[in-house]
Amino acid sequence: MKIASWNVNSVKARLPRLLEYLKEASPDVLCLQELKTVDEAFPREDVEELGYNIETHGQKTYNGVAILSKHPIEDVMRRLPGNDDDEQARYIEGTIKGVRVASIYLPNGNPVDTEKFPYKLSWMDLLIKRAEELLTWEEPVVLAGDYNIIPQDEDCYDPKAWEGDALTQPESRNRFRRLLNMGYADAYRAFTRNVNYTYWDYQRGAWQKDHGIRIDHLLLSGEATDRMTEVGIDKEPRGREKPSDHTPIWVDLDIS
DNA sequence: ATGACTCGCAACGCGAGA
Repeated sequence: MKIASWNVNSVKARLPRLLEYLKEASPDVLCLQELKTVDEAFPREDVEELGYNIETHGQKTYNGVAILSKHPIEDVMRRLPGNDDDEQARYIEGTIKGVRVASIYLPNGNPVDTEKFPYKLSWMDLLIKRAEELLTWEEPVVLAGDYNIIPQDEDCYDPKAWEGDALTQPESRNRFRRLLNMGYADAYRAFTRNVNYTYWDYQRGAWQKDHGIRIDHLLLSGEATDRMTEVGIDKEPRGREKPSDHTPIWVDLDIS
């Protein structure tokens, strides 16, 4: 079962890219981030025509996450527990063929000297709590999404350029590492030493110069890691016309 | 040239993204 994650930076602006990715890569599950639209305006028919079920958690203008799946999506949960009053749509979770899958759009947190940074850290604390709960289920879990975290210096083209940024702050990295230490595997880093990025800025020719960063991650519980057969980053979508600034990352799990 | 961004919006410049 192929599970992918992609920050599309507006599902409406990216609809041609999204549809061609679903046709070409044909993932069983695709977690989307940054829909930038309300649930009612999600282009459901186009996606359903390709054989996908859809669960969204959108909002106007900003954020918004979704899970697309060829198989039924059960027991859907929107928002992180403890975040009931938060109007920012950044989390959705559901079960697909016994695999608990979350689509995550973690707050960026910049600039760090504003309230945005503590918001990021407290959001991560709630994610850590939820991730701990999910481990007690003793089932395959895939926490997929845009974490807005550069885990290590090797995950960006120029560590100096990112000093002082919310994506590399010790407080952000330490919380990401707590997810790993409790038992989740960073699927890409755990299974390849390749240097590869998932995001390239629209500005300054970042894509052409490969000035990227690795901030989209698939975190797998032990039960999911045991079933993992392949992991990859699909770079093609980033090089196309009117692309997202992110590109999809995916894993293949051996699920009967 | 050493380089040039892209979304959404009761828009026509601004906030946000990373």
